[in-house]
Amino acid sequence: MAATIADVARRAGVGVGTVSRVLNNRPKVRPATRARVLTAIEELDYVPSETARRLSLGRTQTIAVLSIHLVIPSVIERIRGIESSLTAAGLDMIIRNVETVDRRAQAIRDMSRAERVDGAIFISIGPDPDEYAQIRASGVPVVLVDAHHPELPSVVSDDVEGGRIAGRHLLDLGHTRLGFVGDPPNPSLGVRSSRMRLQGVTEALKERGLRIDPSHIVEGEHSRAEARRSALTILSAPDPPTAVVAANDTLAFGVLHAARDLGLSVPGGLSVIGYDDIDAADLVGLTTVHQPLQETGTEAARRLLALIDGTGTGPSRTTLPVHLTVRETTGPPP
Amino acid sequence: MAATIADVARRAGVGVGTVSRVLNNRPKVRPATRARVLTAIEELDYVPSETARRLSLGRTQTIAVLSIHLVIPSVIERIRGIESSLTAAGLDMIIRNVETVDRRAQAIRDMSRAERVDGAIFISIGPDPDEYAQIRASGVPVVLVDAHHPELPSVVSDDVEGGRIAGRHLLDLGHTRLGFVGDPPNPSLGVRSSRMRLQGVTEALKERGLRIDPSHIVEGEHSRAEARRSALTILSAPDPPTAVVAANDTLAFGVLHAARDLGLSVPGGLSVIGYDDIDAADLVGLTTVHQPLQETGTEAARRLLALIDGTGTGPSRTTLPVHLTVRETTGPPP
DNA sequence: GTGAAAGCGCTAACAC
DNA sequence: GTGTTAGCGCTTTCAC
Repeated sequence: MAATIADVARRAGVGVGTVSRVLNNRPKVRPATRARVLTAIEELDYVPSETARRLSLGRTQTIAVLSIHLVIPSVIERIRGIESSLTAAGLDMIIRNVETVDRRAQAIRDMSRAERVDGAIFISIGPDPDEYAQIRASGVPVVLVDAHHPELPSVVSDDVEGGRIAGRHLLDLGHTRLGFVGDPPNPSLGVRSSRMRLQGVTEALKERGLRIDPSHIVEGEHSRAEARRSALTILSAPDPPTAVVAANDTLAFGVLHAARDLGLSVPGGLSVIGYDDIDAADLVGLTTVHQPLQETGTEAARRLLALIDGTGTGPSRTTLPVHLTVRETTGPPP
Repeated sequence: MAATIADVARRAGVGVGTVSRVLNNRPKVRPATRARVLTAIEELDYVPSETARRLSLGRTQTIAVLSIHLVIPSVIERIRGIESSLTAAGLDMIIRNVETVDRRAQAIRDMSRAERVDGAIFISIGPDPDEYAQIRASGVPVVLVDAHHPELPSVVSDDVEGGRIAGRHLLDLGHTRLGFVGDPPNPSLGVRSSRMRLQGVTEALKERGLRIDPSHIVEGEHSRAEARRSALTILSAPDPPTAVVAANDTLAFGVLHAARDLGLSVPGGLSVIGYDDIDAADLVGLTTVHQPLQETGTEAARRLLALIDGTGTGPSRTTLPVHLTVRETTGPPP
């Protein structure tokens, strides 16, 4: 059906080796010959088979992206960044949506053996020791995004600093009793950014000689509904916080919902600050800590490509800066 | 490095043909032999190379998803549906983010030639005659989602009915002057759902002997900012509508923004209804027409797989039902 | 039932 | 410079 390299060679009256050289822009081809080959390619509307190329090269030209729930807006933003870099570099990307620990183990196994991808990017997934051993044994380069591992390169944003920024902003407004709604402390999937953001908040308080009441900290599932319940708990307690820091915007929306349930005006009766600055944050006027989500994706792809072609540096962490985006959900305490 | 089929054959003391038969669960292998092969596979931790398999089979086991802007929430929901079906079927998916007509032509060309995918799903992209010719010539099966073509199978939801539902809801509340904010009438990328939804609204009005004032219809770019501007125009005019139907939730958010700009309370001063029921709609309490976004993806994947393995039916349209989700942005007219 | 061998379409090493 | 050829790791006849 489709033309092959042999067809082109025949038509141009050359060997397949020469066609291959032309195809790959290699030197040692006389201009006239090159031109003949190019013409033949044109005439036959020839396009090389990626599959054959891959088999011959022993490389798949494909990288795997392992990510937690494909619904999470921040994950999607990161993937967009990865996609653009990879497409520009001519690589394909396959996405594995990993919702459970089981699926994660499976995906890692597939990746390093069956699919034989040239590299992988993990989004918000920190491999456990077993998994790391498997990755290491397979030799597949891996870059982590929004996750940490001592032996693996990672691209993160400064979560502690982000927490600090959020905390300081509220303190500057006059708040002294802060609450925190975060992701699970020991998430099965091994992400720790929520805890690091909390740490930043704690540090900001400590700078002013304050501390966060442990009963004002709730860590639950990563969902708006769950965050709403969590927030209701701490806001209904005696002596509730006057401001709540959420570990991400999705949770912040849950907190806003809880405030509405309780008839608390925002920011009049309660200040709420999120984290990520996803699209919807702007929509509802949420004050939040902005992190460069897409950039973490492009940066991870850049590092992975370098690792694949051998020019990459070893394991090291790239930390991207964050900043505060003030909108309409924070103000002075009541 | 990794074990090959030859290694397995050697270890099991059989020929590669037999190993291949075992791998593919083909009959004509004595149970004892099969067991020996299975053991060898186990011992060598062997996994077949997908690439070699593809080259030999002449199939890529990959399908392409061509989609407009990967930012649009509804597009992402659809992709999630596709991803789950495809992964379950053991196929890979590559995503091509098509933002301009040029890129679209290029992507279609690549798809049918260079990448040699086994099939493709187009999201909100209707191929023009040239493109259709190319698709047809390539023989690559294609299924459309949220788009129409006389010769191509498609999965859509009932846009006209959805518009009708939105219109009736507002009429039932007592509104008589409706506005409409939609996507461009002649979108470069060929999607017509916005127009069909408008048609539904018009029909609902006609049922009650009413019509929509043409000056209350604005069609602009698919963005919140643009929708806000559009809405400001029609709401600032003399005798403005008391309710606005938006062709999708993103636009509805822009309309809500405009209402805030004008100091119009919602739904007290203005009713707003969206379309799609994306995640954020629930968030802000937007009344909207719910369409089964993920299901359109899974259904499209299902049909494509059937087409690929030859059991599929010819071009036909699958229409999925829609329904109204009433939240807090619609109410009686002022 | 099972083994041997011929592709699938490319790249790269090796002659000339 | 350029042609020839041996893989890459599978699947699939085709004998036996």
